[in-house]
Amino acid sequence: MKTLRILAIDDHEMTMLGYKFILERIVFEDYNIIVDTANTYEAGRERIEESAQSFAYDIIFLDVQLFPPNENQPHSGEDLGILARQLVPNSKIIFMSSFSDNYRINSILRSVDPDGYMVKTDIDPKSLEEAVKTVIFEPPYYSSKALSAIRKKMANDITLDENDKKILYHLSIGTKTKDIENHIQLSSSSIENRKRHLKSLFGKEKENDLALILAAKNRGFI
Amino acid sequence: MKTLRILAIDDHEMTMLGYKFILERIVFEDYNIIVDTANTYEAGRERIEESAQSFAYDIIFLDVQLFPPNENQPHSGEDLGILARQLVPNSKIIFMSSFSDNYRINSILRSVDPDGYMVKTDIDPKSLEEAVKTVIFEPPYYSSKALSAIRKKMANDITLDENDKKILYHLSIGTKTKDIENHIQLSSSSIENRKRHLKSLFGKEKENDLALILAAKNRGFI
DNA sequence: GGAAAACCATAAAAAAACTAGGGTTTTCGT
DNA sequence: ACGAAAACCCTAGTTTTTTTATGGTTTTCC
Repeated sequence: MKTLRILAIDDHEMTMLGYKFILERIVFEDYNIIVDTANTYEAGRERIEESAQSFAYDIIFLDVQLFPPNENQPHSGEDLGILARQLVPNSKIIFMSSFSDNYRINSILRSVDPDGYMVKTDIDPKSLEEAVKTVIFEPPYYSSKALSAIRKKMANDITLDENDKKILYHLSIGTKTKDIENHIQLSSSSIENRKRHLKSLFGKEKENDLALILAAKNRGFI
Repeated sequence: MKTLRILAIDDHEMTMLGYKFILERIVFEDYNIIVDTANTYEAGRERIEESAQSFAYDIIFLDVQLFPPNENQPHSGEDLGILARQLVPNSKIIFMSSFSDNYRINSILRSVDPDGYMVKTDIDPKSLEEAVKTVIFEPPYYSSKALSAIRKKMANDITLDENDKKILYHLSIGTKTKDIENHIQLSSSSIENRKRHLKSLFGKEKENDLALILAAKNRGFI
């Protein structure tokens, strides 16, 4: 009987117990599934570092939003994913996130390239089981809502550089245009130009920022 | 008892019969599944045009490679897909292709944005059934090998414009560099520059074209 | 061995992006 | 409804990036 080791990291204790319960009941060939858990960034990091020294987890489930207990600086699950990739490159990584936020999904798919990505509303015992099996045998596994985000992106002929994406992102979270220059290495003039350019790219010439944001959302950029 | 109408277009008569046989046996809620078939571009086009006038097919399965019988000019399944999208926008489209050719997949995902994409070696009764159900309820459905191609693309931080992609494509099919200028609106000098630039992007400075092509293949561009 | 193709380097020309500056319009708080 | 802040628009000069032509060197291949 072989053992399949899973680490689940989520800051909600109860949901994590739910995962543990479901995952350990999966019947999977001659595997015995064991789930370890962690519910803070720090605890998760420790587990991963430990595992790098001894056995490596087969799969790491990782919540996108993780807030460490006694700190202000919020470490994201994304950071932990990047770290895990370095420390334990052989472990499969599956991200879980509450919403199908395209900007975040796109960003994580590029920075971590996880073996799976599940939007939480897609998660149930059946999909969890499928995710585990798929990720082991023929990754990747993307849940339904993650797939529609990915589809939007792939169906796109517009290519934006990093600055364009950042501008869109900041606009979408309500950053004032004049404050964007604090986050991006560009003059205010350039940012205005780029906004105009973006609007024309998305066919929203002479329209307001809201129209631009909606169009960019529809195309899967934010 | 409702009816689910499917049109399958593939130039291999026998494989198409296989699809018909499998698809019509699918047990799917209270649907009765009926499969029409066509095995040339022309026949497929006619079926689609007819259906635009009366009922619309719920799903159209479409082979990527279609050669019409009495013509030299080969129409691709991609063209037919684009046509179908215009004529019967409500029909779900599922592409089937023999190999996981990234350039082709990327191109079709952009031009047609099909509701499904299956690489033929992934196709079996089970996956066909899953494709049908997924496409009806929560598209898209991408088969395993299609997903790994998509994953490569999404994990990429390199963005290429249309000319770069064309250059890579032509190199990959063996077009001589000096002949590429016939296909792209650029001077030979620019093409050389772009090739150099591409090689440096993919970390293959001073290496030959083969190295570039392999790197681009690995990243899912061709 | 020799021609064709690929590669490299340079410099000039063209296109695109950035910036500063100033003005007009819209938005928003009070 | 007012005034200030922000957003928007436009111009012109600068910088950066791309394109192009040209001429030479190396590699490939019959």
